[in-house]
Amino acid sequence: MSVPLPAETSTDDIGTRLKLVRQIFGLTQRELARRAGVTNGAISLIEQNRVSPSISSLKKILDGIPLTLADFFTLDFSPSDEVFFTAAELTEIAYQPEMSMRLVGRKAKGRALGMLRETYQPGADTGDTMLRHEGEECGIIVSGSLTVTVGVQERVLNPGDAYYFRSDIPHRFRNQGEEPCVLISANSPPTF
Amino acid sequence: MSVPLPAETSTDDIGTRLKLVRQIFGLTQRELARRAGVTNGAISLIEQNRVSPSISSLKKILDGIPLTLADFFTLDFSPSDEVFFTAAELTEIAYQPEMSMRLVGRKAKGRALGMLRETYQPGADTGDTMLRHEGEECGIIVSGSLTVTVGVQERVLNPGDAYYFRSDIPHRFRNQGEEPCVLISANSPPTF
DNA sequence: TCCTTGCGTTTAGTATTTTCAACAATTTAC
DNA sequence: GTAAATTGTTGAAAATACTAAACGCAAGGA
Repeated sequence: MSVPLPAETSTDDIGTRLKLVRQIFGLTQRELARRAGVTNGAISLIEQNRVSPSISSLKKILDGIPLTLADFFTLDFSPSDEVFFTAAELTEIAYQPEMSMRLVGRKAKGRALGMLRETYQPGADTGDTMLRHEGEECGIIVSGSLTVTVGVQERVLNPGDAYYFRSDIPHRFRNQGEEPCVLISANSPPTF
Repeated sequence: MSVPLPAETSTDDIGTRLKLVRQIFGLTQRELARRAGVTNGAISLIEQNRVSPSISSLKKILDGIPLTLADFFTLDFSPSDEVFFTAAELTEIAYQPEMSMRLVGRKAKGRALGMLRETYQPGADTGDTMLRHEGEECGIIVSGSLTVTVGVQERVLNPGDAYYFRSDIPHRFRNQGEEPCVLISANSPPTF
């Protein structure tokens, strides 16, 4: 993984936009072509902006992701700056000598979150068919380290580090370290 | 005017969707073609769903309206049932013997509106280059009658009748009666 | 090293869309 | 009423998009 950070895509740069979306969902041109029922060559040409696809083709392709035309033109796929936070970037919201509440991402912007304590043994992996579901998702590493992939971004998170992202962006968790990893995670709407 | 009520358009019925949008903005195929720099034949074929336009063509066409691709696929152009209300359909929210407050459209759904008293002399007309601006707009007829056109819909409103619509849908007011028309109107965000 | 596999790209041919021009139907003007 | 103008539609030619197959390249595995 570890794709270079993509720039913002304008509405009329369909090629870059499609490529970005495809990469975010972890698909190759051939795999997407297979799902969509078009040829990989067509996708290649579109992504290079050497042709302007017909609506019917574009729709077929997006159906393979899947993504609606409206979402394709509406959504902002540029990675948010606020996906990752270092331990130092967490907001202390209630400090007492025996306890500390540190909030991920400045302020809880009216989000209703359920919270979990998870343990990943060394080698544990949610798999490379990346997870994807409704809602938002948030977590903080307690001990050990965890490799987290969110769309095109990937980071190894260490104790105190955290993540926050929309769950409909494909994501994956792996413990590539040698000790168990404990993290506190939260999701919305609460699924557990 | 007085176009038959169009049905809801699905995302993949591009033809009907384009036709509806074009009619809402009061353009002929030829006029839109001229603005967009395509031929009228192309628009005709697209509207009949006999071809699936390329993104570049569709974008050129929408630029002639103008409308973004995102808006085209996102916006719900089907006329809301809640555009027009008869006097009897207004919601009485605070009745006292000496005063009555009647609300247009069930409930104020968190909308911030500015309000005006307008008078249209007989023959007055906001013109057929239809008005279009951000925000929402609302009004109620006090005396006289007023012909109001909103997108594809047109109605002659009499005292007590009212309207409520999004201001980015083209609209027009005309007094085709023989006495002055007084109405109370409101808009958001307040522009006066 | 060699072979295999999988990636994005390219090319030539086919399929589709778009233009251009003419058409029929309706409206506007005289 | 007729003529002129305007509307949406259509057919053949030109332009463009899509397919199928091959290419070059890089990464693993014997």
